[in-house]
Amino acid sequence: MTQGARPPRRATTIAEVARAAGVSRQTVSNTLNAPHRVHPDTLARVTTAIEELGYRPDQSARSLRTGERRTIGYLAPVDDPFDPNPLMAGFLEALVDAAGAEGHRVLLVRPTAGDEAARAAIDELVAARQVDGLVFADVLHEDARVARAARAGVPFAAFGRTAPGLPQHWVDIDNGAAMADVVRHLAARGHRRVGFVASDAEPPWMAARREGFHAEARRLGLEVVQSPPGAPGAPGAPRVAALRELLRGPQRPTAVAAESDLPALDVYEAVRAEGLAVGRDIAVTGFHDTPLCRHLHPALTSVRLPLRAIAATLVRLLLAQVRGESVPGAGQVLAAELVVRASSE
Amino acid sequence: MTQGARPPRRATTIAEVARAAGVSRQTVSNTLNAPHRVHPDTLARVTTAIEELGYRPDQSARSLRTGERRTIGYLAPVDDPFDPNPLMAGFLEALVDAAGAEGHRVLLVRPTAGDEAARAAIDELVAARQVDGLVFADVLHEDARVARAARAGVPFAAFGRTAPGLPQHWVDIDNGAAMADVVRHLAARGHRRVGFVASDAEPPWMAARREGFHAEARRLGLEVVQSPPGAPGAPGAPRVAALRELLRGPQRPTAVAAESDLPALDVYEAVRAEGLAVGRDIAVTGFHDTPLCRHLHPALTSVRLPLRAIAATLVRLLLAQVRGESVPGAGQVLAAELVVRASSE
DNA sequence: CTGTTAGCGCATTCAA
DNA sequence: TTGAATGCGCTAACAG
Repeated sequence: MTQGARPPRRATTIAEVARAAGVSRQTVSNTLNAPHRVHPDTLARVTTAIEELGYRPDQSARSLRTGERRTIGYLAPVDDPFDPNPLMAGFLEALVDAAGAEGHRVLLVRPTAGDEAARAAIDELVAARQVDGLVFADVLHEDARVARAARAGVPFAAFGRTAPGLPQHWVDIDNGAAMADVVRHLAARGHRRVGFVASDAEPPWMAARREGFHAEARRLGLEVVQSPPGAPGAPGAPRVAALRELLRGPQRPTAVAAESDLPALDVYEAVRAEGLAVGRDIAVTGFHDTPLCRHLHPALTSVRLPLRAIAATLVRLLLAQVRGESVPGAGQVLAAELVVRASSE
Repeated sequence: MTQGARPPRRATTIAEVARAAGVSRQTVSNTLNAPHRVHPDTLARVTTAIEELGYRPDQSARSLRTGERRTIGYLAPVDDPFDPNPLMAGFLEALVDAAGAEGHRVLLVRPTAGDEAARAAIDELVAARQVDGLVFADVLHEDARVARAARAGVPFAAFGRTAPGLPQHWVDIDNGAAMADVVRHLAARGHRRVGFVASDAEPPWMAARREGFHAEARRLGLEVVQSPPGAPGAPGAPRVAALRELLRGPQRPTAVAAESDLPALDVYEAVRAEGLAVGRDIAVTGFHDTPLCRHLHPALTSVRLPLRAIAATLVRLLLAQVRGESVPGAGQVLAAELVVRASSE
């Protein structure tokens, strides 16, 4: 059995609506774009015709005429497929919703790995005039995407801090303050000796988390246990081994904060392997509040990022530039929220 | 400090390229769209001019003229934010790549919950002629989105089987065969008594997995342990309790297959709580092969979905309709791949 | 308040 | 092989 494509029926045009309502095309256009300039009676008649015919302006024609695309380009970060950024799915959802609230669609672009591919993708989007502006996520201090967008004069907004010297159109969370919240929470539960688990890689946000952890611990007079050689170290078995050594030693921490949710799994494993119980003997916390947290036993305390607020701010920042409004020159820092669960009660 | 938006410099048009190359606009157009109709020398001259000026055709103008949008609309499934579909992020990445390989972008749309919102979103996209076709994911047997797209005559392709009576433009994995693979793997490891953990909800793919599991177990003469009341049941503590009861009973299975990766966490917990070891005493398997699998201790055996093949097939199916080619009338079933890890070795 | 005119940038006729 | 005209559907400017 074979099915031919059903030819989509030709869409209604503005001329057909105008004829049906007995007005000119311009009046139909005004009805949609400047209703205050149309007589109420006419407005009603045209509106009725629009609804009856199911008319919607052709976005391509409108874009060609006005220059506005009503579309935001999102350059997906090129994740390591073996360790995807755990919050990108949620962030993208929030971005689409925020853009939709402002009447904009989101066009998804995924360059292959490497700065050159990202630059080409940006040039392509800009030259073909497919978007009004760009949103980047996972932006680090020096970022080829940001530099290229700035050079091309395209409006953009970044989730993550840009380098000085570039336009500061970014939003980020306060990683340091979030880790300080974690430390205060642990201190309030009576913990006096605490540990911090991070990867060897040290992006700026990781450094901020580490620093926030140490600073707040110092302020509260907590002892921060130094990781033994090999820990935090590589994830998986090596890290578990290092953590077990730490737990067996004389300086055993009563609480361990992980820089993210997945590494907390290594902590769970080390604690159990030492015959201890997470939550009862050793408190554990994560970061990002992925769905995993609620499914773990015990459920994992974590830091929830305000993804909807981040997305809304990015869209606002971006559209202000698109509209030619002046834009505050400094990045915006948003607070994250600690979600306490059984792993640290 | 305040930064005004830098006005994006006017993009190069076809006329400017024509002037620079000393030819007419049509020749430039031909250079791009029908190079075989242009004299080699002219071609080279025009191509050089295009590169020097960084010219790319304005996509809106081209769309208006040709009717082609070169854009695929993706209606994101409205996930339960507390239990998002674990493979949607990976699927979307694969879809963007597959579309890009065919010269198409992906426009992301996220209707609010409910069939009515989905229908409105589809009508909007179609009426405003923003996309050439639609891709749906998480499609169940009766799906309002598919029905609407079919009625509107928009080309579409679905990840998940559609109801009979509708166009069968879908791709799905063979859930039953995948679970049969799991059973065969367990049998090969010497397991004779096996259990299956699923949610109470019973979407078609869940039923297929259950059925595939039971059928293959029967065929191989394995004993399938009946879940006690309350299990599989609700996730979390209730399910763990039911599983522990099962493990304590006389019919203790030596292997348990979960319908997805996250539920496998409940199995891990139950096994440990009974003083047993996952992998050594009880084999456990998941489904979806999320990043979680590699981070668990022990790493979780799981079923990996061929997301790239699924996405490529969907795009091919969709674009065939867009181009008016005849399309095979039956859905396509793809095989998944078992990834064996320490949890079932 | 409404209608007329013009042109956004491109690809597709047709004519040379 | 190349060039000149036409119009896709829409909205901004102007005229009435």
